Amino acid sequence: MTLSRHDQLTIGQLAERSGLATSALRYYESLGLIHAERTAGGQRRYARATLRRVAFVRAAQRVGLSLEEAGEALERLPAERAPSTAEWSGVAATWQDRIDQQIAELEHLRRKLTGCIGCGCLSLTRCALYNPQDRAAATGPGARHLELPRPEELAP
Amino acid sequence: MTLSRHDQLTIGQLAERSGLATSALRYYESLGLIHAERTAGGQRRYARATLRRVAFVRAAQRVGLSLEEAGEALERLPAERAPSTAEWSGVAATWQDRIDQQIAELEHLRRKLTGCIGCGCLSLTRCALYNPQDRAAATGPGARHLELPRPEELAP
DNA sequence: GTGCAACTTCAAGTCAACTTGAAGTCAAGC
DNA sequence: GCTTGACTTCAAGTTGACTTGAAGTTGCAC
Repeated sequence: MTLSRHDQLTIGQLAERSGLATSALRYYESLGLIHAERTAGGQRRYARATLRRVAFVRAAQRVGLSLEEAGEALERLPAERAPSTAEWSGVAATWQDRIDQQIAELEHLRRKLTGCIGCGCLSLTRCALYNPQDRAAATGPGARHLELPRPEELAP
Repeated sequence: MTLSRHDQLTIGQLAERSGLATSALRYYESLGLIHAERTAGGQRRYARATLRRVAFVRAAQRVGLSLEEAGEALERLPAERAPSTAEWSGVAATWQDRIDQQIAELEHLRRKLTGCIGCGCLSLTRCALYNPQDRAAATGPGARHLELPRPEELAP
């Protein structure tokens, strides 16, 4: 685990430190989320700040953003230095809203479920879990894992 | 919107009442989640109880279960009648745990984020959003949207 | 200068949960 | 009896976020 000179990271080192696979890092680069210098032989060398960008993307994913949305958010932050408090708090506030909404939806479902245990239900006439018409129609093709609010509802 | 005799539902009627596309219902059938009688001509006719099964699956998805896991849960409930309070409350309790864990994880992230706004951060040395080593390594191939606890950690 | 792990590219595969399309059949109202 | 919309099957496509594999190249330690 020797460091390259000028404290640049190889893709393997970045992978180890970020917890991502090297293939994932190359994929991120193909999406323009991160960027690497190249050695004379063509190997990637990452600036130390790249670790911050990767961490940002992972955090964004945990908030429910897609990689594309994470990239848009990254564009509003400086590429090579740490963001200022003002720059960061705008992004963070948006994320807070998202998290709050996700929590609210889960708590709603939790309340419903509690009621259902009480009523011994799944009877079509009374159970609150039925007729979730609020989010009935699908939002498009492809996998859709948790029915969380779509990001565009929260655009800043 | 006339009902077939014997109050059976066509796939179109079930789709309308459940909020799912007919293609999704056929897909569910291919997975063994629901079952249909057939007319002489080969068309599907669903028993009324199928609406309950579909609603159950949708609720399971909202709790974060995959269709396969929803199917396993369905196997522990009676196929053609409403479940008893005891039968249902076991399943519901498991779901409550899942929801609670999801909420807890989101609140954890929320707290971190609040701290980060205060510290004006994303500085590698201090930011709590960094080094989420707790869940660093990937859990497998394929899409992985929110890093929530895997269901097997909650098996009853 | 040699050995070998770590790197390179590129195309193709994976996964879940569906959707879409083609080409044909059924059921029910007039 | 005819029309028309709803149904049938089956194969293939879609989405996002990656992984896998093949075939070749680099970089560093000895």
